[in-house]
Amino acid sequence: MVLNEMAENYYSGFKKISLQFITAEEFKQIEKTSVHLRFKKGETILKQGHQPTHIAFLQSGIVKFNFFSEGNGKNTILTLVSAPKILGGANLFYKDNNLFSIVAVEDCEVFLIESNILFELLKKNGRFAVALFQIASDMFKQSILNFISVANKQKEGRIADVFLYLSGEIYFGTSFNLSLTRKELAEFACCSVENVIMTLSKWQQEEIITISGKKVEIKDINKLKQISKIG
Amino acid sequence: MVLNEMAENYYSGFKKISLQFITAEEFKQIEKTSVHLRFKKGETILKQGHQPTHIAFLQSGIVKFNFFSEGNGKNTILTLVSAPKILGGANLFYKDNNLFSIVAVEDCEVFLIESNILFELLKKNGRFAVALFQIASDMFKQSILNFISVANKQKEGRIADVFLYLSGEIYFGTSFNLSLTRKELAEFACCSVENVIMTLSKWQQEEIITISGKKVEIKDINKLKQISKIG
DNA sequence: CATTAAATATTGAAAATTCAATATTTTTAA
DNA sequence: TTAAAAATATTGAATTTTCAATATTTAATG
Repeated sequence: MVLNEMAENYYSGFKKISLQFITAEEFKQIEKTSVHLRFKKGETILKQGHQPTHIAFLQSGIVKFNFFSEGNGKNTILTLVSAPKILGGANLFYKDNNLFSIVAVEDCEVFLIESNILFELLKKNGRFAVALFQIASDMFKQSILNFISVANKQKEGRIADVFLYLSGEIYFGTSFNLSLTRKELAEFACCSVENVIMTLSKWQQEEIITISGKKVEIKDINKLKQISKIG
Repeated sequence: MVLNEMAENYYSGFKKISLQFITAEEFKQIEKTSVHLRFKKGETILKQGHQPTHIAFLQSGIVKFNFFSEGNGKNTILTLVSAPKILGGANLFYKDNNLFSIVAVEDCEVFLIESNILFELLKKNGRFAVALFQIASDMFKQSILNFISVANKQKEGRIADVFLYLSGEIYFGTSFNLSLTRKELAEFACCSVENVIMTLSKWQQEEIITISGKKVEIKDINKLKQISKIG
């Protein structure tokens, strides 16, 4: 099966990275205590507020980093991540409870690795630790860049940034099947659903994008970049 | 001198942490290649876009993590940090250029440690690496919490969050000499200067705070917390 | 396959925020 | 010490954004 082959590749990507730093014996230790799980669209992989007992390695699929605010019941999407990637942000760094949830926005394959097993290996092997932290920190970088976008730009620039991110970092192309709802796009761009819908309608009229249902095609990416720049 | 004594304590704090993981010999190696510098209010310690050649350890003073946007010339303050703390966020994790600048908002004493020396030690010593990464990741957490505040709350809630943070994490009390200008408060709360000024005037009338020049006293911190909660 | 729920879409009013203009006070630098 | 610059403060108009109401389309569920 194609999917399993891909999963194998992704997994071997993680294995490959790991084996540069730890022994095959040590990697087997990780494998032995890891669980291979599938999550359906919408399911929560790691939950905000829970104890960080596991580190997740995303083999296939797309996930969102979702923060839920008790105060007003609103969600904020900090960033999106597509496989293959180690999902360390929420708990690789902190001893505290998970800052946010990690939720599948498409069907996902995930390896859940026991934190304490991995941490013991990291403590024994500084090179492995440094490498893994550097990989994981990429997601922080993305969250911060999204913060900057939200802080400095108004809705149209922010939505442009979301679509540029989707095109460049998630779907790797200008045509894709959007796995986010308009509500989720709004939670990512930090604006109302109406803003997203109106902006997309406007862009369609201006022939910047074509969008029908979930099918998106970015027709004029330079114009999107310009909108992002203006803010 | 009192200042030097304090600096000595802060420094020995870092030394103390380090010596739990590395040898005295190895720490001497850090010391040997480190520079002890003083920065005046407003001076840049590490600059956005530069190569991350040094890791900074803040011995005394307060710094801001400042992001400058080319597009519109605006600054955003990601978070504030007070001594003693390792300022790893900008470059402890990334090989890339510094994501943001670190700027003194009060006179500071800083140890600049050569990245490659420290990294060699981290690679040799996984326990040290894990410990240092966990300490440094605190600043990411704060940036993300600030993001959440900006994304979900409106100006009054955000400004309340800024003052709660200043009181709880920077000045450790309800009376303090504010080292930020109104413009900087606005850059931290991601709103206009007018919003900050009007909100502070309003709070003064409502006897939530007393503010004259730089002298701030929070009279009713519970009300501030309530404003923060409402958003 | 029918019913319900959820998602998408549009509109105008209401609210929040920024912008522009201007004045006063404080700080900085010559 | 004084002139210039920066910071603080206030106000109303203009703009942006959200909220509320409502309709249509699509997806989910028994």
